[in-house]
Amino acid sequence: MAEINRRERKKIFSQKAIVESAVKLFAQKGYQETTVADIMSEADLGIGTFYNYFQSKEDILKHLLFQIIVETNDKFEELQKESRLAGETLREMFLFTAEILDSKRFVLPLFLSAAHKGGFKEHSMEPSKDMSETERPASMPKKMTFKHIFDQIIKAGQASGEFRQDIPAEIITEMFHSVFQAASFSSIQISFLANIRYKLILIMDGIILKK
Amino acid sequence: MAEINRRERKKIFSQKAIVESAVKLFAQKGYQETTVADIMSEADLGIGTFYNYFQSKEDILKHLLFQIIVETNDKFEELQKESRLAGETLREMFLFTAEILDSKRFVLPLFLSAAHKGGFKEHSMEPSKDMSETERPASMPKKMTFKHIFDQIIKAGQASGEFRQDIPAEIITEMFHSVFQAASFSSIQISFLANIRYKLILIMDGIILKK
Amino acid sequence: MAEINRRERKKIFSQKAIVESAVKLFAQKGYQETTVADIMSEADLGIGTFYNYFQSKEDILKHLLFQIIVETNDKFEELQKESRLAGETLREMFLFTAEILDSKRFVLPLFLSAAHKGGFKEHSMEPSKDMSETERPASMPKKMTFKHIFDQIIKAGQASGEFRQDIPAEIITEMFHSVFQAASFSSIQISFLANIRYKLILIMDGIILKK
Amino acid sequence: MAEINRRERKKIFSQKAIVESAVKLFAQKGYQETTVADIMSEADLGIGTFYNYFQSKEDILKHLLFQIIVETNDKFEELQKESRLAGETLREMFLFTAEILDSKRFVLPLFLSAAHKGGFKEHSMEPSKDMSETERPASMPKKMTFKHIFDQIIKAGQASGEFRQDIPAEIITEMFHSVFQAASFSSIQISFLANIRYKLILIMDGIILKK
DNA sequence: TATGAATGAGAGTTCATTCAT
DNA sequence: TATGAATGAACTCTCATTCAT
Repeated sequence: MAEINRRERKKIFSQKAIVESAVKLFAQKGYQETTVADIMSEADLGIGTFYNYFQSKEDILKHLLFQIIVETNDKFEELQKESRLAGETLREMFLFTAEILDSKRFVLPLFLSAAHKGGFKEHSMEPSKDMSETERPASMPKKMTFKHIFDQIIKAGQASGEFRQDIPAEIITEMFHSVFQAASFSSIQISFLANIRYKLILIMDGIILKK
Repeated sequence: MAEINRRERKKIFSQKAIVESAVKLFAQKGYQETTVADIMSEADLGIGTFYNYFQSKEDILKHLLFQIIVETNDKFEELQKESRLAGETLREMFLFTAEILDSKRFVLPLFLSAAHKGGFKEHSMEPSKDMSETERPASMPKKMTFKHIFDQIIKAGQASGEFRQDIPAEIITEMFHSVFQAASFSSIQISFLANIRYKLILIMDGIILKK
Repeated sequence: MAEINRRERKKIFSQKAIVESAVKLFAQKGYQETTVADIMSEADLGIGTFYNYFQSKEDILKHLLFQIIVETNDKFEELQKESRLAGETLREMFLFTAEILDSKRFVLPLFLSAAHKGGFKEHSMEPSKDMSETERPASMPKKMTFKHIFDQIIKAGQASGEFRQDIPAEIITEMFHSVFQAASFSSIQISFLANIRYKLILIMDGIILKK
Repeated sequence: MAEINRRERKKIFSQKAIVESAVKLFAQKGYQETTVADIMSEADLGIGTFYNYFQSKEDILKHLLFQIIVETNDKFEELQKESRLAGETLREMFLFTAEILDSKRFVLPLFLSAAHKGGFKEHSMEPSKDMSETERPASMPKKMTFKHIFDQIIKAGQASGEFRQDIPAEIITEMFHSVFQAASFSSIQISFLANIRYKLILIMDGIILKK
């Protein structure tokens, strides 16, 4: 019925409002410093409503991180289908990831502090309840983390002789990773993407073997 | 008097115990998760005693960060006196900093989250009350932050033609900075310093101009 | 009309489903620990529907207690019609009550805590709205509580010389009452009814005058 | 020092104030209905202070129950030393227990509801932190619960031929137990102890074998 | 009549900070 | 200088109840 649809639409609207408020406030003040009350006040909804959509404050965080992982995996799958040089794939993937993180900069300190206190691990990420619209088809066996994706590309490049082999792929992956982090909190007066691009050049120059 | 000296020694002893406990616990559990009660219990002192030495929980953090800055500045001054190639200075400074951070890894997420929420800025750092023993002589004009130090070395290298000039010095500085961050939270099974050294090679290869 | 009948039947069906779910869950988890949402989920109905049948969560409890009182009164009336010795009536009534409570054990702690905090009193019990099908005919002057019923039987026994008279009837009534309570929470490995029967023997031996 | 003593005395005073307020309010309104804020307001102390003395709201309950068990065990030990008939011991123990419960009537519904939802068991009771003044010497091997104590007395009476043997000791124990419960919530206009005494007569008459 | 998303008062608990000793 | 009991604002989370559909 239209009535059911309307209700459903309203529900999705509320969920979206909550997520957007959370993203905004996490970005502005950080996760720890943002209270559930803050989020719901920003979303113009009652506090209790939060718990109709997410099980806990940590749950919405997981939701957000999971979303990012999903988007990244989609892009990676897409890039895999076209066959290119590892360098190109790496470049594309890097810039795509940069864009996502640019819009959700708050996640990085969370990844960091989570890693630090051994809290939720990047790979134990589960979708929160009621994520049907972003849920993966069962066909996709497992979500890959940033690390897995970049590792894979770099190893392919090393195997094909495109990239230097005297530095472990994991180390290079970590460098890309850290570039995102640094750029997220950069105080240099250039844009996030310009920042990222410079560093991309630097690392690429450091790893591509010229014949 | 001996009496006064004893008191003085005891005072310094307590302060040291507090700082060491704080460092230990911040490293173990993170800043947010460590309570003042935790610190003082570890230091085997009463809770109230904390506030004889630091104005607030945040204050001891500033103190720790300030200490790091002081040590770094000392090293930089020392390196300045010997005249070397920028590349060598950079390398030395980088490895020295790595060592300090290796022993105080907890500071990095704090720098990040602090930078993020616009809390205490790296350059607004003030010594906490009663720091006589670590305080700089008035002769030293200003403490330089990591950023300032690396910027200066890199700019010198660019000016002398040792380093490439098509990438802003600030960007390169940030890369070094981010290497520390990433290595602090690395899950790769190699030591912090080995990790750092690989990345140092990578960046150096990316910036040094070969003739 | 058939239409009205259907609606009527559906209405009764929903009410029954709610009551049964409530009984089941109250018995399983206790009253406090059972939420309205739990009940309606068990009944496979929407939360809001609950409030079409009961005014509040407490209301359904009153309803359940009222039902028990009604059943007990019916039995008592029936026993009154046959004329027997007080001892036999007491025995019958006791075992009948035991059976009811056996199936609704959760009510006893409620009686207790209700009595305790002076909440709804056993005798202020009112039928909840819309109880037409269980409602008593106006002809029945008043519902009698457990206490009234047992009191009456025991006083009759004392008057006829069957039971000892040196102990107030109310006290004996209370003993029967407490036997139910204790048996409800017994951790002894025998059945509720076996437990009850042993105690019946004990009390009967204590009150029946042998000539 | 006197100063330490004063502090210590004040601390004990606060603990006592909290415990007394809790007892009063639990008795008045029940455990569930009493909030920590209520208790501390009654005790004229800040809310946070509660958590300097007890780990949680449930903790103070355990503390109170533990106290009762300790007192009961002491009495039992004492009675054991004097050698009497089981009937006398039972009578003494019963009346002593009645007195304790008379002053802390609120505990019974708690025992009940705890038993019901399988929460803390009577025998898993642990002293709460900082109970030095009521703590048992290590010499006392184990606290016995009400049930254990009464069971032991009744079995002794059955073994010596004082009590009837056709009814399991556990059942008789439970009857005593239930008498406390019922008397705690009695609405009969006689005192708790008078109530108890009548029932004691009834049960004794039911179990003592007359030759 | 049936629904379930929205609500917000109120619960238990934490912890940086104060202050009388 | 050292102490630690006292504090209460602020937090996360629960749930009976409402109301627009």
